[in-house]
Amino acid sequence: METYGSTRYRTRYCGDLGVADIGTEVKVAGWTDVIRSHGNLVFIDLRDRSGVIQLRLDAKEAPQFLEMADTARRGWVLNAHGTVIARPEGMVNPKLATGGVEINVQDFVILGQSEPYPFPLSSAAEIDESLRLRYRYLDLRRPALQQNLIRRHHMTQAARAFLDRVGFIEVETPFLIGTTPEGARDFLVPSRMQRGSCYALPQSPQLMKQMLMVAGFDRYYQFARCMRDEDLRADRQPEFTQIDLEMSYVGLDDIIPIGEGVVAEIAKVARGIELPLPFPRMSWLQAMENYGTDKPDLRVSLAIHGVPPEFTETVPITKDLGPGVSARYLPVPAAFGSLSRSAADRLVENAGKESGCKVSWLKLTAEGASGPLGKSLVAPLREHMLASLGEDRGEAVVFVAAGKNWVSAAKCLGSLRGVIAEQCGAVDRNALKFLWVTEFPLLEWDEEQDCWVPAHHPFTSPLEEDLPLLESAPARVRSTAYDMVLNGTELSSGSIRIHDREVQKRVFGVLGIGEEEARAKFGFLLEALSYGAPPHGGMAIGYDRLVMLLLGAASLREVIAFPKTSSGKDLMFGAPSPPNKQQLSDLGLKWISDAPKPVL
RNA sequence: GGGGACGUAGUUCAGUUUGGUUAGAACGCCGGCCUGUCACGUCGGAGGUCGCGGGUUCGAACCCCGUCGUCCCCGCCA
Repeated sequence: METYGSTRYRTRYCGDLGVADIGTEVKVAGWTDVIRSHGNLVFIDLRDRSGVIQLRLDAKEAPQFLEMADTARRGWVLNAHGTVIARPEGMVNPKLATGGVEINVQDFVILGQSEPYPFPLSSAAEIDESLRLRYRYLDLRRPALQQNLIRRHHMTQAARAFLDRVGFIEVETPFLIGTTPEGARDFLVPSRMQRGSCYALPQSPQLMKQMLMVAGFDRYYQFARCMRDEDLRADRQPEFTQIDLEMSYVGLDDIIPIGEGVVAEIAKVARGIELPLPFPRMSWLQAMENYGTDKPDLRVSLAIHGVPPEFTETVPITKDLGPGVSARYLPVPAAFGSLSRSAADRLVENAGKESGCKVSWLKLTAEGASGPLGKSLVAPLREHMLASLGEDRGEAVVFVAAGKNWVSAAKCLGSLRGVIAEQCGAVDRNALKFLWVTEFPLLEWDEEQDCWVPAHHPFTSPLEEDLPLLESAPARVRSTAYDMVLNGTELSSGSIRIHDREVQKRVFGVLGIGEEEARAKFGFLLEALSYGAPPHGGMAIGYDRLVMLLLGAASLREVIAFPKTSSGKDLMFGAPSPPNKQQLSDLGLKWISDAPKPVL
């Protein structure tokens, strides 16, 4: 290794030293890990971000430092100067990268002392997360977390290098923007200079990147921070990072390889693997029909099938569901793990409760059928089910769901599919199954608000061939939206955008956004589209999530330096906190909540 | 907004089912000894508002009510 990192305190990093360095004089600096004192011979494990090296302090050779070494404690900051020597015969530690050598210390200085750690940094023991978050700087000193962030850095560099190579320009966009009526709740920032008005933090740079396309940047990307004021999960933080990108003069087949390329470069660095390209593609319809979700986990081979319409009424659970009733079934071969009667009953009960569908099951063998639905199973349907199972069916359990429409039945079995795979241990934790889901519906019917809402966002272009249906049959209009899915997680979504002012107006129309409202909310967009907008499209890749999945982390908090708790608090900085009186009066705000009072 | 789990030395936990003497263990911490350790060893020591508040009881870590915190899930997140 070069002398990178060489400073007045250090010539080398601890973890980089090896047998090649024997005989050289080095200076290292870092934190003490374990100190093992034998009275007249002291060993100190010194750690920096690169790893650990053993310091050796011998009473015979450097008696003046022995006393100092004796006062040192774990976590203190040391600066040591000495010679790299080979360890004696039989004293090599194969568990340590630097285990063949040690530094015979000739000189050493205590640069800083430390309180005893509030929790062990070395141990693999699981420490209460609130404690870790409160002392995040110590938590981040632990090798596991530090490696996560270092690997994330390399992944980021790989993505940047790739995007640069294929002509993307990195542009930063503002945090203080106006609120746009998108899906999530906005974080608001009250303005001092414009009293009574607020900025909103971006939920994504969506409109800004479209403006950059109108401006002619042609290919833009950014590691964009996004903020959404919604409830959190293990894979959801209030602020997160997207690899946001947008391209001009493109169709789907121009964008998708870029998305695949970025992810492949990142995976190469993260795991040293070559992802097989291109990723498989599947229409939304296929995904829903076969997997009961728009983000199927292809690590699991189970697929959902439709009960042919002519047999639907022979399945007892379809009764009383009215017109449009649809039944679907999920065959689970015995090879997948044998399910007991009670286990099947339990699965069915939960699935029914959550979905509002009628669910039941039967056991299917080459000879016959048993279980709750076994008796009523008509022969042709039985043949149909057996055919869908393939050869190694064994004692297959078949779950059947009936819903008011095929989508609800499919969704019900889709979640059941996930639960069963999990329970049977049929999910290969190391596998990476990417795919694209395309041709999403453009619109969804919102029961609560009694109106059409965009399935993706209101700037998503409909598929050209479905454009004539926009006003007459909105439900049937497919969009150019596409999602990248990894192991059942939505990693990215994107679309070709509307670049035609008239089409945009029509979509707003179907969404119930009148001319005036459109002008008020998106005036600048419509205006921009009237100045020669190129056909454009792009995507945003959920970067924290991608890093988490590629590194095998259990939570986003393991790949983010300073994450928040599930209730949105930062336990180290103590944010959020009540504003003080001066801040409120500057902003022209009055505190009406009776919750935490403003600081005086 | 709803459901679930957890909360006891600095840390990780046991003890709570069935209320009963002085709340234990391991690691860590402090002090002594030790020239080949690397989970060092060894001898000794300190360390507790059982999350908080209230209730039941002769008596509460343990039972009840409330509350706070962390985590997971549903709703929500285009």
